[in-house]
Amino acid sequence: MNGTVIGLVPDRPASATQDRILDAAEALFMEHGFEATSLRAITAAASVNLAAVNYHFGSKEELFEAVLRRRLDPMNQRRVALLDQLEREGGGTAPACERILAALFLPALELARDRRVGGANFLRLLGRAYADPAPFIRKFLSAQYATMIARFKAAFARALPHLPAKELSWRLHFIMGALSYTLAGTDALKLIAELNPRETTNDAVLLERLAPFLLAGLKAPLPDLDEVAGGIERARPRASRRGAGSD
Amino acid sequence: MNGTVIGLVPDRPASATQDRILDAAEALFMEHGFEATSLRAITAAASVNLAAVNYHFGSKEELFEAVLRRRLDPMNQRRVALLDQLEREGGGTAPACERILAALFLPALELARDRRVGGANFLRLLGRAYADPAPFIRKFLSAQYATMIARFKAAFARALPHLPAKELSWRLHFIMGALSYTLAGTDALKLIAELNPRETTNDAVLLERLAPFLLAGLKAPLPDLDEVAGGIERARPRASRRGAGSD
DNA sequence: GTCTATACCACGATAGAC
DNA sequence: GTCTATCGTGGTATAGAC
Repeated sequence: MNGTVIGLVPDRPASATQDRILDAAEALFMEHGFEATSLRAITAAASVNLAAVNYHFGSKEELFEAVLRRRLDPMNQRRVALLDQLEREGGGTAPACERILAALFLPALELARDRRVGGANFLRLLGRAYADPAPFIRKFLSAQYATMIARFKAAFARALPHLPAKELSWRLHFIMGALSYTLAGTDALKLIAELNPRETTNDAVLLERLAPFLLAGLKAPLPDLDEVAGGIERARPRASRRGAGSD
Repeated sequence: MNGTVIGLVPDRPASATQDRILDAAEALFMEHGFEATSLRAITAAASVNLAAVNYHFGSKEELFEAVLRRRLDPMNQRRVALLDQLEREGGGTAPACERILAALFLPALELARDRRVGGANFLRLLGRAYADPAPFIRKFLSAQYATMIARFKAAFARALPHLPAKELSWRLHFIMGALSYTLAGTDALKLIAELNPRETTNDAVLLERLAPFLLAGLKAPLPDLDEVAGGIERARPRASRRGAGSD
């Protein structure tokens, strides 16, 4: 019973209290967000004393980090492991973009499908955390992702040698943003797009639609910044800029 | 309340108190987020009494909605107006995707550039609101966006007649997500991608990079769900799945 | 109508008893 | 390790002043 629920070889149970707090906190954070979740609600759900959180984790913020870390660490390790495998299999040749993107998406997909674990809703919590202005969250996430993203950026750079490094940085940024945001999307937001809630709740379907969309953007030829931006300038002429038009 | 309810042309100041509260609240919400901003901080910054917020707006939540509405209403009206103009100019022919996307982006760009108004940081507040689980925010935003999105969806459908309606819904969802998320992105997040903070602070540059990226995804040929998803399936075989199919 | 002072309960955090 | 008591601060409601 005390085998804990962690995905990665929980060599020590860490104490049943800690695990009960983590489980309760994860569920409540997912449902209401960080700020809107009270320690009193968490400790009540976990059937522990109010002071237990501060004793075991130090603060509400550190509890939040522990909740994220418990799922995030294994997921990002799996991403890097998949990328390693891809590069090993390919020998000297660079893996295709499709495969690299799959290595980025697959672990998120596995997490979304795993109902034993927090499951799909955890990704929504994660996506929300990305947009949070709280300094402690931003520091934590950038530290968590830094090395993983650097590895994938290098892999994409080899797969897309014609793409300038800066443009690749932008596109990777957009990809991570779209991935996180789409996973974090609320039902209300999905209804705006007139999507079937049954489908949009299925993160597997969602990722399988998102991946080709992002892949097209990633492989797109370098824009001369006149295609859309030009349209913008034309629509409202400001300052000095050339029309470059097909009008 | 005062006579000026609607967001159009505030013919009357609505009371200096209300405006001072709105300005102070907007600045603090942008900096710290909704939950982390206290009414006491807002009323102190606005030099009004604590109870003034509840008197003029009813609650902290309604104040937040008022803050969003003040910028959002004009922006979305401008979007629809640009789309109207586009369709009028084209006569019977459907406007190109580039133009439609520009009509969607331009008003956000104008808002980002306008320093008199809240400016760029407002878009970050807005992007964050999208990912917020609070029911009142979700209801508010879906109501605000419903009609605007429906108009753009119809326009895109005419520009992309080969694209099934459902696929278009997905792609529009991704576009709105990427737009909001990218605008809401924190500095820490951008640093992950090794981007120059000076550039990423410039929302104009950002949108001009994002638009071509999203345009490529929007115009991408229908995926047979074997390109990336296939990579996913191969990596973790699942139940059998049929081929192309869109509707 | 508009604004102020103030009271109320829930929150996060912590010191100290057990 | 765990619990109780308590402190400062949060959103909210209202009575009464202008």
